[in-house]
Amino acid sequence: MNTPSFRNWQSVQDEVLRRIHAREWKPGDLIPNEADLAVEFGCARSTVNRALRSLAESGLLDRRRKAGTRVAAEPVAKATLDIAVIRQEVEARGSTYTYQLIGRAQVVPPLGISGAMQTAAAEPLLHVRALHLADGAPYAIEDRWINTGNVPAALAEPFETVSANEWLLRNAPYTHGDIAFAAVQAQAADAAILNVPTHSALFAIDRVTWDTNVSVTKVLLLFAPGYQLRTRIGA
Amino acid sequence: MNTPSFRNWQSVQDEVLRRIHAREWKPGDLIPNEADLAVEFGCARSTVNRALRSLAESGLLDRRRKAGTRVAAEPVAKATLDIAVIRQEVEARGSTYTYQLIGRAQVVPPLGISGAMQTAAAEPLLHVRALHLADGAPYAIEDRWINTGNVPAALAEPFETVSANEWLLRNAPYTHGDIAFAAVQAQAADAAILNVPTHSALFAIDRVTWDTNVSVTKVLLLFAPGYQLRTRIGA
DNA sequence: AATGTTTTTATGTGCATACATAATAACCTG
DNA sequence: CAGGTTATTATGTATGCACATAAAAACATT
Repeated sequence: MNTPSFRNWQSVQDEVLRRIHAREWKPGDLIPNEADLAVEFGCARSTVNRALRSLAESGLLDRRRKAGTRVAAEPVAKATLDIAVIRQEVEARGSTYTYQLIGRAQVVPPLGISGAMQTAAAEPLLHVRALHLADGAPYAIEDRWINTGNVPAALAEPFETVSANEWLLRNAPYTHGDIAFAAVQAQAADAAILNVPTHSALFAIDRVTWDTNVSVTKVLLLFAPGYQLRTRIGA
Repeated sequence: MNTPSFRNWQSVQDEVLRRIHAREWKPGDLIPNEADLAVEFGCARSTVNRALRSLAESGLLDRRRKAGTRVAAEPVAKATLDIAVIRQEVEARGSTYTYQLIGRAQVVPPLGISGAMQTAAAEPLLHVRALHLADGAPYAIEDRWINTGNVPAALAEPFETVSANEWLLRNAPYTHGDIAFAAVQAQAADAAILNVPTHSALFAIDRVTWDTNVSVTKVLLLFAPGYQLRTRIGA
């Protein structure tokens, strides 16, 4: 039996996937170590390492030093969502994007906001509300709070033609963010803006971004009914 | 000016992040090539490659052969969602997980289902409906279609104690899947099962999984109001 | 000037080797 | 035998080198 040789890491990965898939290596099983696989596949250990590392990143393998590599018992599918600027998202659908500012004011936020952004309760923040439209139809409401203590330049920006969504991306870098996706019922005010019945089911994205350890902005995006966030899973 | 040396790829990555963040390299800018950076950082090119490749994967850099590496003009934040088995998700919250089968039948599916699963319109599929509970309270409805042409073993499984969610994971491998997240209004039947008012806003996950090019299963998960899917973004 | 061909260049990858690190297993020692 | 120490081992990563590949730029040809 001649062992075919796997010259590149992708073909090694494909072979490993095939074995997992064919149940030659079952969930929970310990698989041979890198050195042995390298010999078997006729390639360098680093090539095997690249293939296995990549599979571990996608959740299909569990790897631990000394303990070895095993097939994940309960593979956690990892779905990667691309969170783009709304304009980009609309244009990617082939629709024409427009934007309307609803309101802009510097005010002391509700406790829920200052709490989530870890700002002092009495500190005023810049509150911006806007509507994003696709082909003239309401697409999403943006309800945003900006930490002007951290991004003072925002005070000079009217957000009348450029959305806060885009302006911040260009002018306020962040290191990380927390995102939550949920379904909420449309309240009267938002329903009126989106031109849908009250209590319609809206897809909501709530996001807080941080610069190291201080908050940059918190935004609640409410999408018009019918909105879907799509992606693909699989190694 | 002594150049500090960056010995490992993570510190190289940190330094690159710092420069992007400090606007030394602005969005859209072309950054020095790997060889030059390697000299500057006092490490091997492969170390720089590892750092930059990883940043490119997370969407912060755009790399093209010959054209070089540039800072993404409109960084697309990539959020990675872990899609686990519902039991695991419930237990991770510290709640007790239980499961109830609602119905199980082999029937010819609506056209929307056979269309999405690319099965013949007249081919009967296994339809399984079930309820997942957390601490005795309805957590999510699972409405699933299984392609028995591809997974005949499912016909012998009653799904009375083991959910299709888990059984399939163990017995029906897949290569990839399509997922969509949306907000939907609860219809009367589902509202009754979840014990919530009709037209409540429900978080919905619609997923079709495939084994190479034939469908394995299609599932619609409807989560009780209040459900949030959370994750974190950032390089 | 439009079109096709060749050169150049930056990234992409493979390999052999070496050492680092984490975690288990084996070995003490009281 | 409990508890702590040491050895072992599989993964993790750095390095220098080589060659592959994609794509832009330069060049040549009509």
